[in-house]
Amino acid sequence: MQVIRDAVAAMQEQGRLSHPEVSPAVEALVRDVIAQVADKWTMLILEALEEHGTLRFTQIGRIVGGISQKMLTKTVRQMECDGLITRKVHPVIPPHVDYTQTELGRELTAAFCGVWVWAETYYAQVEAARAAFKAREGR
Amino acid sequence: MQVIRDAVAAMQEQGRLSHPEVSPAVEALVRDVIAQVADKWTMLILEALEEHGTLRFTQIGRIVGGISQKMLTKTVRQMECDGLITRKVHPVIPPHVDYTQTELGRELTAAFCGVWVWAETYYAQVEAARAAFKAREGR
DNA sequence: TTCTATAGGCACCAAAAGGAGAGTGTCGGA
DNA sequence: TCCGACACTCTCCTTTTGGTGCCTATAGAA
Repeated sequence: MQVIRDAVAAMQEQGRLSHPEVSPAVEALVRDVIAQVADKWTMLILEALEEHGTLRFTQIGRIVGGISQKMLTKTVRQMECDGLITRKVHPVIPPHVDYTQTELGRELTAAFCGVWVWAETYYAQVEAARAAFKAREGR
Repeated sequence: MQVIRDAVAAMQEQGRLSHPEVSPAVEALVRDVIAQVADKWTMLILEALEEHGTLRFTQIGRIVGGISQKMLTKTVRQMECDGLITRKVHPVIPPHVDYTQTELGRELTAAFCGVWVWAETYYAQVEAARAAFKAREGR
């Protein structure tokens, strides 16, 4: 993440941002936001919430699968910080915490949906391209 | 990346993939493909090619900004492998290599466009959410 | 003659990501 | 009475990521 910030800073200095029509500050933020949300766990968690509605901590972990507690905690914190989800703590024992998509989160899920569709549409072509590449480079 | 493959394998065993209607193998591939293409440099390079058309190695580096030669090489290789771009080597000295988006790459760029638009539309809200979060957690 | 541009490869090293496992506090069940 | 559930946090350790600098070949410029 720091790398991106540095890169953006360098680009601002040198005045060669790719969208000269928008302000450099906006570009920087957009890149930063994209770098955050493009995270693989973020997308998987967002999708889990989209499909199942409000979920609890361990439910998300089970649905997403293969995520460690540490990463799950870290990712949901980041998502809460970015306003993609809300975190509701019920002060009972044992603890009970609910996670829900915000409107912002739903919009992002919808936007990212195009990439899911792309992947589902073209994964076979990607596979074929990989096989062809391997064959080319192999010999 | 290996993590994802492991996670997918674990999920296949336990039969709790999020899209039961599609085959587990397809799901695995889709996740794998998304994990690859959601890479930040991939997206920036794709965007550079979308805006400027065919580019040479160092041109991409300059336009993207802040990327090391090593990462640039690695990323374009991966993209070529996945069939997102074509790499044309002109056997001259000094070397001359052209990179161009394939149809697959253009489709992905278009799909990812939604996320760019989302970021440009809502970055201010994300900023606000972050500030609010910081204020909440600060005290 | 020496320098530069081009598109990398290779080796070394620092930093970050991320996994495993233990600890926490309390309540309800066996 | 001891265990497990929940939603974490913390520490230790390994793996991965990514940066830097040095190397290549040769044509043309200075």
